[in-house]
Order: sequence, then structure tokens, then C-alpha cells
Amino acid sequence: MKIASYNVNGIRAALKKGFIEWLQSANPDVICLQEIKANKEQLDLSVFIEAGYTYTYWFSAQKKGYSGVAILSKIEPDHVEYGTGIETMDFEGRNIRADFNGVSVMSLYLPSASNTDRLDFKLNYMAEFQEYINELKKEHPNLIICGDYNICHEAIDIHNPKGLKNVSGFLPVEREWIGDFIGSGFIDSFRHFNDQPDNYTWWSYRANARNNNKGWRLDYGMVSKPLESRLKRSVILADAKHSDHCPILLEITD
DNA sequence: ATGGCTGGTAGAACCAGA
Repeated sequence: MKIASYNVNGIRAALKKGFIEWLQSANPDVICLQEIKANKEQLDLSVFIEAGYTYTYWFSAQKKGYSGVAILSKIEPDHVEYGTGIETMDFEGRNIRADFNGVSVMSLYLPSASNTDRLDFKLNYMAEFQEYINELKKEHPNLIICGDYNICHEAIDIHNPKGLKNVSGFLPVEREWIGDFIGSGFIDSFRHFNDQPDNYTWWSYRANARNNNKGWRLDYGMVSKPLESRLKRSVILADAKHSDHCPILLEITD
């Protein structure tokens, strides 16, 4: 089973840049999307269906044109869960889950705090999310949480660790949280296979950052420990350029 | 370099993103 994740920074903008053609060439069974910036009524679902993604699930923010996550799949899930059921976490469309034959795949968009007055909101969301996952794992031990965590874990995950140590996304408190999250029973699947620097998933649109690879690794395929023996590969697809993020892809044995 | 670039909604001397 191939699972991709992509913060598309607006699915309608990504579609205009050839998202469907890329999706068909990457050919994941399931793809988790973040920052779709649209609701279902604003989309022509036939383009996804014609590309083979018959099953599409959209969880949008209440605020039009903002945030939102989705899951597109070639396989029909046994169940889809929209949000967490906790209103303070769900009103911005940040979490959707689909269960496939004993494997649960979640698309997650953790809040940004690039506007620093959102830092408390982000930290609260992170704390609530950890608690939610601690409970969810009891019912769904085979759990893959893909998405934009908006945090770089270690110095290797960001182009300028010294200069950015006080910037949200690389704050000590954020780095500690993601370390604790992994410690609670997950594998950072990319790092499971790759210990090399200069591997990023987000670049500022400004200052030619992407061409200079001045990036941040914000997107993760977190795989729960019980799935470790089934984890085959996990890569960053930095050639796909429909967004300020690039996609990630992981594969587990069926 | 408190700028810089982009998507989306509104119709902005805006808002949000990291």
C-alpha cells in the first residue's frame, strides 16, 4: 500500500499546475491532502474520479478558503472519521481519518504559528492532539498519521538551525513536543531510512528559497510502532512543485 | 532585510502562511 501526503496550498491552484498528472505518475493508493482551501461544493470531483481516485473525503474549515484536509483513495475505506469530535480542534478542518482493512490513515494539518499570536493555539492543539492519539491508538494500533506538522524536529531538519531557533516551527517547545510524540509510539518514517541533511518539504516562496534549498522539513509520515515490520520505504518527492510544500510518500507491505 | 511571495476572498491601505 502506497500512501502519499501533500500540503497543496490550495487544491484549485494545484490543479491548475498539473496536480492530477503528477498524482497519476506517483500513483499512490491513498493520498492525504492538507491546506485544500476549498470545500467540496467548490470542486469538480470528476477530475479525481477519472484519475482513479473514486473515493474522496473532504473536511473543510468553517472559514471559507482556509485550511482544510482531505483523503483521496483508489480503495474504498471501511470507515471515515471527520475530525476528532473535539470542537476546538475541528472548526478549522485539520484532521480526517480513513480505515483500510486494519490500517488507519490520517491526514493532519497542525496549526501554524508563523503569526506568533497563534502560538498558544498551536501548543494547545498539539497537547489535545497527543491526548486524542493516545486514546485512538487503543482502538486503532495500526496508525499512519501523515501531514504537515508545522515543526522541524532536529537541527538536521532545517536549513539554518541557529538563526531560526527562536522562530515558530523550530522552537524548543515545539521540537520537544514532536520528540515526545514520536516517543509515544511512532516512527518518523523518512528518518527510518534516511539520515542525510538537506532534505526538506517546505520552502518560502520568497528570496528564491527553493532553488537555494533553504528549506524546512515540516511534513511527516508518522507510522505507529506495530506497523514497523511492514514499513518498506519512505521518501520526499521534492521534484513536485504545485505548492510551497512538496509531497512525501511511504509504502507498507499489504 | 519587520521585507520578501502566493492563494484565496473580497472587492483592501486584506489575511494567512513558516
